[in-house]
Amino acid sequence: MGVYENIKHAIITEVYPPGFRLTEEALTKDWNVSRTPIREALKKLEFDGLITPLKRGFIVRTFSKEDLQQVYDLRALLESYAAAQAAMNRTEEDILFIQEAIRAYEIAMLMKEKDMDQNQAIVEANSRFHKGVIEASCNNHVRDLIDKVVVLPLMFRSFYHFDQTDIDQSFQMHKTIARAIVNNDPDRAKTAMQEHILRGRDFVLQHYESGATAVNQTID
Amino acid sequence: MGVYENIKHAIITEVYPPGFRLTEEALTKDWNVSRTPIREALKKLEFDGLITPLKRGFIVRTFSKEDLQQVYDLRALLESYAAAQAAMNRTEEDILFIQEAIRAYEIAMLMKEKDMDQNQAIVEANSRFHKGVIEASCNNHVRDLIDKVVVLPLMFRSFYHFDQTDIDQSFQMHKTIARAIVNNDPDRAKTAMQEHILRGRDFVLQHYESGATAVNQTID
DNA sequence: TGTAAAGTGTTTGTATACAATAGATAGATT
DNA sequence: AATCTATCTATTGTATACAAACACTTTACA
Repeated sequence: MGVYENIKHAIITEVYPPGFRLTEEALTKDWNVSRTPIREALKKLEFDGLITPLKRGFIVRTFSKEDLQQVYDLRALLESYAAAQAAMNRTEEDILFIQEAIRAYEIAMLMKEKDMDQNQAIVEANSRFHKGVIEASCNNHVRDLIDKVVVLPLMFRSFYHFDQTDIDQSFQMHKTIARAIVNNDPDRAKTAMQEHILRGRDFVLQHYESGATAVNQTID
Repeated sequence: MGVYENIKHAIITEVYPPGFRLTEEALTKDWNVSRTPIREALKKLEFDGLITPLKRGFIVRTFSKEDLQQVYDLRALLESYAAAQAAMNRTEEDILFIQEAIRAYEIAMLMKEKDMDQNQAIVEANSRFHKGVIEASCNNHVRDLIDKVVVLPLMFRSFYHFDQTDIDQSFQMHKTIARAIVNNDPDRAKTAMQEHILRGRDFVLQHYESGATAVNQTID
């Protein structure tokens, strides 16, 4: 695994928490490589929107409530568009991939509840499903944009607050979306996906205050 | 002006034409800097989608007809969304900026027709208008996404094929969009912007074959 | 005591040398 | 003549040294 992936993982799992300052020199010591690859990784992370540039160095990005609102709304816009296209362009192979992701989610639901492993497995299955839909849309440009608007740290944390009902509701939505895509029904795929993501948005916003210290840490 | 801006400009103006191979070493000679800043510039240009990575080095990006279709459709989706938000969130300052862009366009229309300077001035005024709308939407995330989906080289070239009617039609649309934003009419702002950009799309697609050698150069 | 200037240490920007790797070329073997 | 392999060359990856820029602290002076 490269330095970029390592640092990214450290940010997502809050080894480097929001607001944490990152300097090239310090990172060379953490990861035992020279400044050159560190610089490159930082540039990529900046592009990902995972870190915020300062006059010197970076800090791990923090998100305001307004940021979350805007990011989720855009994700709803783009992914519902992708879902509609998927309903028109999907191949048999795409359908298989999506159904496999649904199965993985189903299996993850059977794991020991509220366990870290279950969380990990659900996050993984969920992202497989969304990836499958985007792939089926057959539009690389929309894929790239969605990548830019999906905020990994938030995804990771939000699922951890899901209770059994939330998990199941999300699962049902996946099945509805998949059905619409299989049936070549772009309108339904679109609205279902939009609803699915806006529910995610409301959930995250609702839990924003409780986890605020982690998400909304500001620089003093 | 930095190396990044220089190379970017060279790509937009086709000093480095589509398909042209860019190696770090060669670029150090063209711009008289060491490989370090060149590497950084290339990474940024890759993020911008202006160059395509190869196993070694890069080539200046080429766009297929399908690419153009997808990119313009996404731009229509995002900018019409931004226009709707602008109609809700715009300040008096935003309105002034947008009207100023419209005035600049008007002035550019009076210049000597089909001149390179006129082209430049219209491209400039047009991008000021769109920037104004996006700014008025008061949503930095949507701005970043649109930046990623607006393809500079194409903008530059497409205006050069505009005749007087096209230029005027585009101007009228700007006024319609601006009016809707001033009147706090999000629906109208949205549909007008969508229509405006889809017309741009159709125009570019229509002229795709004629300029195909420049745009669609492939690697042999 | 407050303010500005100078100095000091930290951090990034740039150049460059060397290592690693992929691609091309030429030679050997069938 | 075709193909496989070894070697050579072009190009990128990485480390590191030095220069420049900036933030912070201390000191001089009002």
